[in-house]
Amino acid sequence: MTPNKPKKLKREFYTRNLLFVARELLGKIIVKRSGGKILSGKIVEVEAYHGDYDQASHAFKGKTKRNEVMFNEGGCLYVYFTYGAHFCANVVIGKKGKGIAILIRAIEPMEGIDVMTKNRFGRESIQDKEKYGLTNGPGKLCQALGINRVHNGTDLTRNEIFILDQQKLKGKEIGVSKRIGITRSVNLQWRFYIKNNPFVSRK
DNA sequence: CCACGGATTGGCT
DNA sequence: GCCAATCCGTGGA
Repeated sequence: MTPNKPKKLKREFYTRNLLFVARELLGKIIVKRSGGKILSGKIVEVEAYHGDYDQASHAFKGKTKRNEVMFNEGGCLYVYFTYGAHFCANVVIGKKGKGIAILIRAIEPMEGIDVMTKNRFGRESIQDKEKYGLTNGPGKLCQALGINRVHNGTDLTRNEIFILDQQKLKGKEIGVSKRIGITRSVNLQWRFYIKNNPFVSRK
């Protein structure tokens, strides 16, 4: 029996409970079409952000020009610019108007590693010690995939950027911790990662 | 109008 | 491990 070809995740995947979806995104494959080429990688680390009681969320203070995409129906991409240098990509979750999203913090490169290398380091070749630095952080993976402000609001049920379904991971394969780099609501254990994967940004 | 600071990164001590 | 770089959205005067 041949395995089924992986299918693109549909709207219904994204409109469910935040923390269920955050765990289920681990191991799934994010794909971006770049010209004629396919860039893809396995999602290995995410963080959940809620709109209502989570003070670390961009949506906590309500809708603004910057965060308005977070209030869309689940299944689109929220891309923001930070520290004057980096883009970060989030998957919008839940029903329209909620302001809920999941930050993709790290991926393991699969297809198009040559293009990702060029995007990250400006050259074709890569040294062994640079291998994990390709996509082991939220700003790094956006640079590798060529995700920037023009992709803010991209519908993930279409064909430019999407996520392929994969088998759900077992609970014991998933690590849980506090979120990284925030100063409010610091105690929520809303970071999820694949244990022992070398592309995870931190222990 | 202006000051503040951030869901980061990379380079230097 | 520490810290500067660098943009710009946001909020207060």
